Amino acid sequence: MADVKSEPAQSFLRDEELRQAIELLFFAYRDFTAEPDAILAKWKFGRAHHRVIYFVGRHPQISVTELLGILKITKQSLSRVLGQLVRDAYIVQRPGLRDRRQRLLELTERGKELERQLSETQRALIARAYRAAGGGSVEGFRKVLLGMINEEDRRRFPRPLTGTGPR
Amino acid sequence: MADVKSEPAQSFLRDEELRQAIELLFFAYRDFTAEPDAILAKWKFGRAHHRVIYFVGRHPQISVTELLGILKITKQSLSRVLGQLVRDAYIVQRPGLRDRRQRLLELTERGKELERQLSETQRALIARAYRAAGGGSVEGFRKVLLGMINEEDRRRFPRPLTGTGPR
DNA sequence: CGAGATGTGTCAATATGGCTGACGTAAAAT
DNA sequence: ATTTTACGTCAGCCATATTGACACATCTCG
Repeated sequence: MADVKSEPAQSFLRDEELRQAIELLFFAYRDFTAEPDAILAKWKFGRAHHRVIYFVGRHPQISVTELLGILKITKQSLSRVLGQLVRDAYIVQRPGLRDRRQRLLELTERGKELERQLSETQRALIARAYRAAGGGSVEGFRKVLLGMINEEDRRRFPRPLTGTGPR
Repeated sequence: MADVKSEPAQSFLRDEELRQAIELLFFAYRDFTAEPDAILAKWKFGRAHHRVIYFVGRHPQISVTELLGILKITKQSLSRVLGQLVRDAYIVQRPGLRDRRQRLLELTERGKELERQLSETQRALIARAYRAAGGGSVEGFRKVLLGMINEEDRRRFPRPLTGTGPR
């Protein structure tokens, strides 16, 4: 139970506001993934492949363990998807120099091309939304999403804005 | 095409900014669904059940076709999940009055209880993020997400804010 | 009234992407 | 030398999605 009666208007508005956020996230995420999903279908790949390609592209030389940490899936789940991408030459693996047990992952040219194609649709979608919302909104968007992310992964996102470091 | 070389710094920053958004969405959505997923697992349900329960709770008397329109899945996919929820008495179906072909959906008390439990964790997560980000950020968050949603579904979200009223 | 469109359910087949548990091997760390 | 770590793999299970076809009741419209 727990509502309406006990705290009349204030909690009702609050609940409504929060539910709107739930729905915004649902619809936005659904549309956010729709285009890449369609592209991937042509290659007989799925969303899981996209995630792997994206993060390998983002972090060249990433180790399998690190990638598992980002995706939060099991080794076996990753293995099937990663195996396909390696076999089809979208990703290459090579032993780490410091630690030769590692298989460091990197996109091939082919992989980069697919990555570009996939993320382009998403970047365009976000760019459009950013433009429509106006510059002031972007900061709020980032802050709220950041607040939804667990402490640990939050550290992946540097300072207040895209600016700071050299890089 | 289109990068780095042609427009040196500006497009680089822009790309970086957009990629951050991609990742924010990925991590936030992942964490956003983690808790409900864990709860659902106890009931042997999955995320699909959550979506159905949520939207039926949100739109009592919704028809199957309308629900399909929201979820953007096929009738067959919905049917299995919905069938379970009806069999287990989380949802009741009854013929529409105006159109008796329709099976209008509604949560039972049991369904409402589960809905409350599931969405509570999400509302709490968002409330925390809203608080941390500050009131000014919420508007931006909403605007950007809204801009990512297709024209049609965007209409589901009424006015600028939850508080055309007092508050 | 009758024909067609609509809302819903269902059957069969298939694919994807998660999971657990167990085991193996190479290399690093202690 | 032993233990731990990084990675791979096998086998099996389950949830969720797909397409295509068909059936039935009911509504709508000429």
